[in-house]
Amino acid sequence: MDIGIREKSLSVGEAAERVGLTTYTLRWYEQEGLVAPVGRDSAGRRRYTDDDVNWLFLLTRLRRTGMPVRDMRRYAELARQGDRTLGARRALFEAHRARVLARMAELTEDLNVLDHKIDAYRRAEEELG
Amino acid sequence: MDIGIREKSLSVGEAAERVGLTTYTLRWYEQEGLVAPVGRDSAGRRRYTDDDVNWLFLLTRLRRTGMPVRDMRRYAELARQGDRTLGARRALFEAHRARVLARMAELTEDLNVLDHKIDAYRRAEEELG
DNA sequence: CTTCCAGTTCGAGCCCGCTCGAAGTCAAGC
DNA sequence: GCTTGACTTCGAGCGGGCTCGAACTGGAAG
Repeated sequence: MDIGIREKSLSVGEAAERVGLTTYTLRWYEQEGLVAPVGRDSAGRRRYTDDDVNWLFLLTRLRRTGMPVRDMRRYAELARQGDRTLGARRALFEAHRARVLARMAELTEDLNVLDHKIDAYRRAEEELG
Repeated sequence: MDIGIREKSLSVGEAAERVGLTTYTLRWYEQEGLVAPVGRDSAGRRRYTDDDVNWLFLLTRLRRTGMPVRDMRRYAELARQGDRTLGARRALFEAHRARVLARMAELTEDLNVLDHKIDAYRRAEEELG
C-alpha cells in the first residue's frame, strides 16, 4: 500500500556507488541530459529510484562499449518521447551492437599481433640465452 | 637505373597514409618519444624506413587496444635500450595482452546487455502493433 | 625564374569526458 | 543549539590525444 516511507530510493552518493560512477558524474549526466531530472526530497536532494538506477546502469554499458556521450544524449531524448520512439531506439541499439562487434573483431586481430610479438620476444630471448 | 636512389623510404605524408595516422600525429609521436628520431634527407625532411613504418604500425595496434600513450613511450624507451630489455618488453606485452582479454570479456558481457535490450524493444514494439 | 607543393618548427587550441573548488543549505547526532 | 557531513549549484580546470595555424624552406615542374 506504500503508506509513506516505502521509499527505497537512493541518495546521489548511494546511487553513484551502485553504478560505479562518481557523484560528480551523476550530476553531470543529469545536466547533460543523459538522465531525466531526478526526483528530489523535501530538502532538494536527489532521490534515485530503481528505474533511475537501472537507466544509469544501462548508460554505463553504453559508455563502456564506446558510445559517445552525444549519442547517449540522443538516446535519452528518444526515451523521453515515449513508446513512439521504440523503433528508433531499437535501431540505435542495433547499429551500436554492430559497432561493438566490429570493435571486437578488431581487438581479436590486434591480439594476434600482440601474440606474434610476444612470440618473437620469446624466441629472441632464447637465442640470447 | 636507380643507381644509389635505392632509398625505398617514405615521406611523412606517405608514411602517414600507410599507417593510417595524420602527418601531425606522426610528428607528434616522434616529439613524444614514441618513435626514435626519424632519418632526414638533405633538405631536412623525414624519411621513414620500412622499420620505421613497421614500428608505427605496431604503435597503432597498441593504441587501438587501448594502451595509453605514456605506456607506449615507456615501451619505446625500452626498445631503444636494445636486447637487454627484451624480457621487460615481453612482460609489458603480456600484461597488455591480459588487459585486452579482460576488455574483450567485458565487451562480451556488455553485448549481452545490448541484446537483451534489443529483445525488449522488439517485444514492446510487437505489443504495440 | 616563378609558382607550387610538401615539407619544416613552434606554440596554441580543441574536443571529450569528466573532476573539482567554493560557497551555501539542511537534517541528524551529540 | 552546535557540529558534522552529505548534499546543493555554479563555473572553472584538467588530462589525454591529438589538431592546427603561422611562418618559413627547399626541390621540382612549367
